[in-house]
This record gives sequence, structure tokens and C-alpha cells, in this order.
Amino acid sequence: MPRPRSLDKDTIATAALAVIDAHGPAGLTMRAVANRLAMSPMALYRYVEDRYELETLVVEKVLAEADIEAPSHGSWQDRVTYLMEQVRAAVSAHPAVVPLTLTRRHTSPALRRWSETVLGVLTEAGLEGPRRAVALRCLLGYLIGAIQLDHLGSLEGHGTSALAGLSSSEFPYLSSTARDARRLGAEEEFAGGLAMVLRGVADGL
Amino acid sequence: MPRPRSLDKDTIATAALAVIDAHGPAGLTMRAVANRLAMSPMALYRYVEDRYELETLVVEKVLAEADIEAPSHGSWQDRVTYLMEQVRAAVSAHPAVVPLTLTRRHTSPALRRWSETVLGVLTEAGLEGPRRAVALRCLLGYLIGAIQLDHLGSLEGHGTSALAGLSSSEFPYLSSTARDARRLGAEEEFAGGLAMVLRGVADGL
DNA sequence: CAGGTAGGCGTACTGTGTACACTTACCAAG
DNA sequence: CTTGGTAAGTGTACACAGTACGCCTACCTG
Repeated sequence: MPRPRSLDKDTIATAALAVIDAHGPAGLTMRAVANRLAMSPMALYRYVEDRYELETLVVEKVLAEADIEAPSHGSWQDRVTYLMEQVRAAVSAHPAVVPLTLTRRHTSPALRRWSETVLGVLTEAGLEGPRRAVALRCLLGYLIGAIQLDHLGSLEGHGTSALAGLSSSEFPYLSSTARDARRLGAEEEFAGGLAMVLRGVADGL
Repeated sequence: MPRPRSLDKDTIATAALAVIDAHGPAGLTMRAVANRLAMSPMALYRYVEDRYELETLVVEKVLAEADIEAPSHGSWQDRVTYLMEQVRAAVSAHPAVVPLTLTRRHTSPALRRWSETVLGVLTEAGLEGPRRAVALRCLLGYLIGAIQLDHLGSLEGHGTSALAGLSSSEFPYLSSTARDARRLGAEEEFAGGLAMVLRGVADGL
């Protein structure tokens, strides 16, 4: 009987993602999203409980772009690396969403399924019980931390330029390390750190 | 000639920290801090550029509680662990500040000095060049990620209860891992993960 | 064609950060 | 002790946020 819905949550999520990509985290407002959907701000509330749910939709939309199925071939290290890379790539495609991703981490169904897959691989690798718990925690910790190191810094003040301004007399190690890191590039830095973590995990077997 | 200042930045930082500890991240408003200092909101602007600087002061205040001097005895692993624990403990004492800490990470003088100290220890351990850069990045990544896993979740919806609601049929590994993790406790989980990371770092030598 | 259901909107309220102009307290000089 | 200048502190007001409330309206079913 009633009037049919003209939107669905996915459309809203897409619009909100476009807004945040274009105008940054602070630009994600109810009014801006409604505007992009050619609706009044209040119309949005028919589809979304509040701003918090809107943000949750955006996060889920971003994480949906990651493949959370473990590849069937390769060593367990390769498979974990693949899974880690998937999340990293998905989030990296939308740097402005990073701050949101972090807050929603523990409630996100997508990340839950991802964790389940990772645990499966770790189990096949021979990890059980507390050791497996610590390994997952370790990988998740590195993933989240690394994503931030990559993106949260560059959103404002530009992290690299900030490091370039380090006086090499006050911070001798740090300034030379910053140069090393810049030569490496973000991808290799992430991969290198992950390889270290995985060696540590493997040592526990 | 002029009227003397009645406050300094440290007093403001202390007041702001008290406000955020008592009323959570959203409670940290210019008005609330001014109120606690028995001043008008606008008076605060004589001491602080804007809200962003206020938040920065809070972060620095929290990080100041961490000892950033490396202990002189023990293995390099022990010394790095000590340094990691210091930051973790400082931030853990003020869970509501966690979201701010993350954003300010790359500009924080305290964290810069901390990184410098860690790099010194890593250098003594025999790490140089890109490998040292990756190791620092790896440790920083784990530190930041782990702090979040501990605190950002529990701020809302209570992370453990969320995990308890996992259907063990849909998430068999995850639900059993959640049980393992709960038995472990946050501290041991952090320490265990760090030990894994350090083993990985050591393997690179 | 009629009527009810639910979609969409207009208005308005509270609370935020903060610009601007004002008042006031202090200190040095006469 | 007066007096004036400098900067501290305040009051008011605005733009913009999220969102509660109630109205109008488009659609589908009978």
C-alpha cells in the first residue's frame, strides 16, 4: 500500500563515501549527503538512525571492497599476506575514511569475517589456543597501526615534510631513518614490517 | 606594563585532560574546559589558537607521563619492551584520549623523542638502514594498533560482550579465540604480540 | 476513485567553535 | 596618587552541526 522507498542503504553509503572522498572527514555531514542525494536532510533519517549509522555504512562499504577469502594455494604466510594486503588496499583507496574505520573495527561484520578467515589459515599452519589468539591480535594490531601510519599522518601537515624538518643534530637516528623510509616507499615498508611479524609468528610454531 | 597572564598551557592541558577523563571525548569542548578553569570560553583563546591546539596539548600531556629514556641494562629486546610498555601505560591511563593520540602521532614531540630512543636501541642491537626503518615502523605500527584494540573498542558497546555474542556456528574460530583471549587478559596479549614482533625483528639480524 | 500508509520536507531547537568589539585589571611613568 | 596604555578577559552574536516534531503528499490496494 504505502509509497515505495526511493533509496536503499547501499545508495546512501555510496553517496556518503563520495562526499567523504571529495570533502574529507569533516565534510561528511547529514546535510552534505542529503544534498548529494537531492533530498532534504531529514529525509535521510528515514533510512538511517543517526550520523553514527551513516558512518558505519561508509566503513562497511569500504571494507566490502576487500576480498576476504583466503587463496587456496601458497604458504600460510603468503595467504595471510594476501588477506592483510586486501584490507590495506581497500582502506588505502579512501584515506579520509581511515579515522572512521578504526572506531568501527570491532563491530564490523566484514572485519569479523576477515578475522575468521585469518584464523582458519593460522590454524592450518598449526597454531592453536592462546598462541593463535596472540597471533591474530598481533596481525590485527599491525594492520591497524600500519594503516594509520600510512594515511592519518598525510591527511594533515604532510608527514614526510614534517619528518624532513627534523634537525639531524637533535634527532640523528630519526632523520636518517626518515630518509631510509622515504626511499623504501609505503608499500615495501608495510610488506617488510609484515614479513617481520610473520617471522615472529612462525617462530612460535 | 600589561596585565600578567593568569594561566599557562600546562594548567590548561591539565584542565582539559580532567574534562576528557570525566566526560569522554565528546565532552571535551572549549566551553567545558573554560568552565573548569572558571573563565569565559573566549578567554581560552588567549592561550590556545583553536580547539585543535587544545587537543594537541592534551595528547602531549598524556605522553609526557611515559618515560622515554631507555634503561641501561638488559637485552635490547627488554629495553624495547620497556619503552613500548611506557607508552602503552601512559595512554591506557586515559582511554578517552586514545582517538586524539592517534591523529597527533606524527607531530608529537614526545613520540618523536621516543622513536629516537627506540632507534638507538635498535642500532645497538645491530640494525641499520632500511631494515632498521622497517623495524621501527613495525614496532610503531604494533604499538598504535594494539592501543586501539585495547581501548577504542571498549569505549562503546563493550568489545568483549560483542565478541561473546558471536554465534559459534558462523564464526567457529573467532568465538573460540575470543574465549582464549579473554583468559589471557589484555596485558599478556599485548606482551605476547610484542614478543612475536620482536622475534621477527631479531630474525632479521 | 477513495483512503490509509509511509516517504519526504520545513521549521526550529540545542549545542558547537569562534570572530569581533568591548570592558577591565594591572603596571609603569609623571 | 593619579593616569594612561597594554593586554587579559568577557559578552554577544553568527554559522553550522545533529536532529525532534508535525505537516504535506505520492503511491498502492481495495
